Amino acid sequence: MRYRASHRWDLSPREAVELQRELAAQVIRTDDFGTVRRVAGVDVGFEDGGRVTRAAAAVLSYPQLQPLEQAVARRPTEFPYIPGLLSFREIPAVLDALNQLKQTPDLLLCDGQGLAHPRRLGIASHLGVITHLPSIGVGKTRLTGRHGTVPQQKGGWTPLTDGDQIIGAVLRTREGVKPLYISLGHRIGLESAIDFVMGCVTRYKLPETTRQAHRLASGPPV
DNA sequence: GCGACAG
DNA sequence: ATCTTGTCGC
Repeated sequence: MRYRASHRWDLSPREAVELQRELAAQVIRTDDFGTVRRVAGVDVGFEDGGRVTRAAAAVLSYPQLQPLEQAVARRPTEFPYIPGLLSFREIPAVLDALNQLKQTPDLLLCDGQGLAHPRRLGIASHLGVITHLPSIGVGKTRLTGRHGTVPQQKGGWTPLTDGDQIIGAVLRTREGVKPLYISLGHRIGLESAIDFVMGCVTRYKLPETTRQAHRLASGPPV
């Protein structure tokens, strides 16, 4: 797939925050997509003590979840990890991986938050706006927001809020394990985001898309 | 000033 | 994320 190129990544943390405020205004928070036949999981891992960033994209058919295509990309790590600015550290490599795909995914599932971010532009939203693709944020832990107890049964969830705003959902993807933090990334509503995540879950806590991407990004050298 | 803090 | 050993439970 090919995305709208030309983006500056050599930004200072301050400039990055400024850019987030601009891009956050471009996020579409409602369903805006056709039939989803291909879902892609995106994840990032590090090598050489963090000096190299390895990004992976795994495309699966939907709803069958059969592997269709995958890509891995490496590039020097240039931006430090700063809570709230994760996308500036990981997206450059992710775009390299996505550009290697022959087929464009209909939906992206990213590790981390989407709307559930201090400035409403977590990595899932940032990546969605840049690629123009519908996206969902799937986080294993919380960045911001509050929530009550999460139902124990698989599929149960409780809203993640920030003041009077609902910024995401804390979803039980599997019984007996810690829930996932789901939030809309771009061109999709929260309800649909939750449905697609559950649609990608089989017998594990993490959706298949994420599991495949994680295996490629952090597994033995590819 | 004191905590919180995706991956 | 990554560095790391054993250990609890299905």
